[in-house]
Amino acid sequence: MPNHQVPLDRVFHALADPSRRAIVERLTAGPASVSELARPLRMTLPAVLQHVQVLESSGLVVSEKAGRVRTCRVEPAALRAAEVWLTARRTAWERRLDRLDDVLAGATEPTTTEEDRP
Amino acid sequence: MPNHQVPLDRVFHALADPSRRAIVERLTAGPASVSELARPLRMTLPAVLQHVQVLESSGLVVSEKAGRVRTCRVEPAALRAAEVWLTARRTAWERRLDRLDDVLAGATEPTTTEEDRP
DNA sequence: GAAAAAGTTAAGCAATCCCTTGACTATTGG
DNA sequence: CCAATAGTCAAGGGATTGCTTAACTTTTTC
Repeated sequence: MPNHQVPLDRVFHALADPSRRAIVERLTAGPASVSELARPLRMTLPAVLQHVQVLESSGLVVSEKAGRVRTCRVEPAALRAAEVWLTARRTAWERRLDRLDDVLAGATEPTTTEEDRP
Repeated sequence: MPNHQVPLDRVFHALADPSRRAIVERLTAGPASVSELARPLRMTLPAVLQHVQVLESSGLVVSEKAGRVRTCRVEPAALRAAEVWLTARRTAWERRLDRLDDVLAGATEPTTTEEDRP
């Protein structure tokens, strides 16, 4: 069982805040400066900067400064890492349901049970 | 405008904790009692119960008590809600890149690339 | 019916989160 | 130059988290 859990904590934590999700949504439409990100966000600039830093530390966003303006853009790899985890859970759940259906359909003949209970 | 953004906060927050993700992973393999969930988790039972409550409040998990044992199972709808949000962001980003490619490819001859600019 | 098993409740505590204010640094435009 | 713009740093405060211990209830089992 591969454990790429290191960044997942930060990615999900970053996405748990509505302001940060709003920032990500805005950035999927194209890069933006910190002030542009701040404008619709009813909070001070340092607060927005902190959100951007959380997003950067999660890998969801990268930014670079040119002159006096910092331009942020979304980094879809982290987005996809979270997506992959969710899809894996959902498909595992669906596969289990399928197996359950099989068992119920062929309930007359139980196959080798896979439960591990010593 | 659909307003299912209310639970997204809770869903992502719930998934931001590795113990809770471990619980979800275990539950995708089938229902389990609180004690079963607690066994691999190196923390006390009340702590696990609190995690289960967080997962329930996010809609990711449902549980019911029969006798003295509470049986938990995963509720894939919430899982899918998070998946949907992530997929929407990623595809929005990809579509934007495609448009950008078009613009760059047809840079010599501005064809009908601009749709929304009167 | 006493004791074990499974869970629940309450309180408390250290760490972290989200946001603010205030001061401060660069960069740019006139 | 000088002042507006864009961002940054530092400190702090109130709320929330993630755990713990201790006491308790409700089943089940012997």
